[in-house]
Amino acid sequence: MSNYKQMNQKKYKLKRIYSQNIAKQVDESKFVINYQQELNPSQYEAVAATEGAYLIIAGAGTGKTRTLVYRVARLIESGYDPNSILLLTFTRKAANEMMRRASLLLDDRCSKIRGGTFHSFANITLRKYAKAIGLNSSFSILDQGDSADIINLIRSQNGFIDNKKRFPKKDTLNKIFSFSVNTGKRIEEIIEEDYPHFIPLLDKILDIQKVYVQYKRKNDLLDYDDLLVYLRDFLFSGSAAVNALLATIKFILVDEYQDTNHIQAKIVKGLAQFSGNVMVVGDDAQSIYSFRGASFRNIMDFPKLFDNVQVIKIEENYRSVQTILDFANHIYDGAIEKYTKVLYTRKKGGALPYIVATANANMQSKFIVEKILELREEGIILNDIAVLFRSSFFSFDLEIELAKANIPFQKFGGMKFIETAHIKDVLGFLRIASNPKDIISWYRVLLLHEGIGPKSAQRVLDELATARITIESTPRKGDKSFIHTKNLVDLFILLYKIHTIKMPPTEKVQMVYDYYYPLFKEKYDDFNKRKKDLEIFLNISENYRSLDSLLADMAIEPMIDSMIDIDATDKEDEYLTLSTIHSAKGLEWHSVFIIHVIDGYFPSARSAEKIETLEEERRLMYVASTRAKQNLFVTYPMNMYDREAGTTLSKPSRFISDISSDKAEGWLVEDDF
DNA sequence: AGACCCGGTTTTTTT
DNA sequence: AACCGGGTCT
Repeated sequence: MSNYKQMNQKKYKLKRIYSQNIAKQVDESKFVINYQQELNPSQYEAVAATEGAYLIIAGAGTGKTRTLVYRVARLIESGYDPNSILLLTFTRKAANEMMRRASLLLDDRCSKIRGGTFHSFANITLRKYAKAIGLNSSFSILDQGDSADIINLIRSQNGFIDNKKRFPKKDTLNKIFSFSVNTGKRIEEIIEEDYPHFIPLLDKILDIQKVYVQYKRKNDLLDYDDLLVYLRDFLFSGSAAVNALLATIKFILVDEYQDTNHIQAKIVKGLAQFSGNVMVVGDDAQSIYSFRGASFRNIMDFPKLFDNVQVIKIEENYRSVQTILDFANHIYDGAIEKYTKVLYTRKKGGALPYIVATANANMQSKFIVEKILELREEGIILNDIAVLFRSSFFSFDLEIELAKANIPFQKFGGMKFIETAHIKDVLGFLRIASNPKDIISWYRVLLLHEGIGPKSAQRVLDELATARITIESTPRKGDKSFIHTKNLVDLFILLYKIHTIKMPPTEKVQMVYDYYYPLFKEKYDDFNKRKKDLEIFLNISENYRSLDSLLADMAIEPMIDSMIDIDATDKEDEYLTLSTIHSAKGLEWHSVFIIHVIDGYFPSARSAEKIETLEEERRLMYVASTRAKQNLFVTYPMNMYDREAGTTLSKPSRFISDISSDKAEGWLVEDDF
C-alpha cells in the first residue's frame, strides 16, 4: 500500500496524542449533556475518548450500556457524522435499545448511526459490495436448520451411509463444520477431541464437507459462518471497494466483546485497520459462548490487536445489593482463571440470596408460583421478575403451573419462531419464489403434498433441473408433465404468480397462506395453536417492501418468539419473564429465580468432563446471579431422574454447595404446599 | 416402488 | 419432542 511506503521513508517517529489528554482540554460547557456529572470517573473516561483504541472491561451491572450510549451521544455532539459510527452488538434488539436511549438522551441524530450484529452488518456489506467480492448480490442466507437440511441431503446421497455403522446425524455434522470454521480448528482435531467414536468415518465426513462447500458456492448460499468469513476476507482484500467502505466508517464500537470469536476479532481489526478508532466493551467473567467458538481469551488479546490500546476498568456496580454481589463473587472465586476485580456497590445490605431445596421438580414450580404471587402482593410487578434456567426445557413443568395460576409469562430462548415447522413451510414457498434454485425449499414444499414422498419430489426436481417444467410460465392444459399426473398444477400456478407478479410481500404471504392452510391443517394436530404464528408472520410481512429483505431478516434476526406455548393472557402488558440464561444476557430484574441448579443439570454431566466447559458453566451461573437487583432465589429439586445416566440426581450444583451461611440462606420446601 | 406409520434414541446454550 | 431408521401397507 502506498501510504505505508511513505511512512517508512520518514525519519522521525510519529507519536500518538492520547485522546484522554485532549478530553481534559475540551470545554465541557459546549455539550448539551453534562457528562461529568452524569457519569462516574471511569465511565466518563471511556465516554470522553475519541480517537484511538480502547478496551473497556466492565463488570456486570456497571453501566456498560449506559457508557456506550453516552459515548455515541458525545461523538455526535462533538460533530461527527452519525453515519460514520458503527455499533456492533450481540443482538439487533440491543442495538435498537441503545440507539433509542441515545436518542432520548440527545436527539434523533443518534438513531442514524449504523448498528447491528456482526452477521447483519456482514449481510448488508456483502450485498452492497457483492460485485467486488465475486458474490451474487441476491445470495440467500441459510440458518442453522437450512444448513443441516443441505448436509442431510448430501449425507443420504452418494452412499455415505452404510447401514452397518452408526453415522453422525445432520446436526452433529453441521456442528462439527461450524465449530471448525469458528475456532480455526481442523475437522480432524475436533473429531479426535469430541467425537472419537467417529474417527473411522473421518474421510467420509471430510468428503461431505467438501460437497457442502461446493453446493453453497454453486447455489449462491451463505450460512452464518460464511457471512463472517466472507466479510473478513473482504476487509483484508485491499481492494478499492474496501477502501471506499472504510472511508465511511470513522468509529467502531463493539459490545459484549468477550463473546466474539477469532473471526469477529479479525473483522474488528479489519474495520479499524486504517483509523485505529475502536472501542470494545466486555467482561471476561461473562463469556458464555465458547460452544460457538467464542473465546474469553479474545478480550485479553485485544491489546495485541492495535497499537497503544488503553484499558479502562469500570467496577462500580449499580444494579445489585451487596449480598447478591457477594454471592456472585463467591461463585466466580472458584474459577480457575480470572482477570476482573471484585465488584462493589454502594447499595449496602439487602436480603441474603436463598438457596431453596424442593422435594421434586413440580414442588419447585409450585414454590416459584407461590413466591411470585407473594412478591406481587408486596407490589413488585411481574415485569420486574424473571425465572432463569440453563436449558430451555427446564421450564416445561413451571409453564404448566404458571398457566394454572393464571400468571402471564413470556419465554425467551429455546424454540425460535422461525424454526417452527409451520413457519418454515411458509418460508419455503417464498424462498422458491425468490430463488427457484433453492432445492431445499422445493423439497420441503413438495413433501407437504399428499402422495408426494422423497422419490416423487426428486422426480419433480429432476424435471426442474432439465427445465422440462419451470415456474417461469404457467403450466398449460394438455401438458403431460409429471406435475399433472401428481396434481401439482395448483402449486405451480401459485409459485408462478408469486415469482412473477409484482406485488407487496404481504400479499404474496397471503397467497401462500391461502394455499397452505388446508395442507397445514392436515399436517399438524395442534394447528390451532400454530395458527397464531402464521398470523403473526402475516403481520410482520407488512413491514417489508421487498421479499428478499423479508427473507434475509428472517434468517438473520428473527426477533419474534413462537406463540405456541403462550396463551391469550399474554396480550396483557404485565408479564413474567422466563428465559434461558443466554438470552438473559445484559438484562436485569428486581427479583430473579434460577431453577434446576442441580449437579448433573447445571453444570450438566457432559460439561463436567472438561475443565473449559465446566468453567463456562460457572460463568453462566455468575451471569445468572448478577441479573438480580434485590432478590435472588436459587432453587433445586432434590429428586430428578436422569434418563441418560440412569441415576437420580439429588445434589445441589457444585457452584453453590459449599457456600457459607453468611452468603446465602438455605430453605427446604416440604410437601404440604 | 414409494408413501406412511411406529418405535427406539437422543436433548444445552445462538447468530 | 424431534429425528432416524426400519417395517408395513397401498
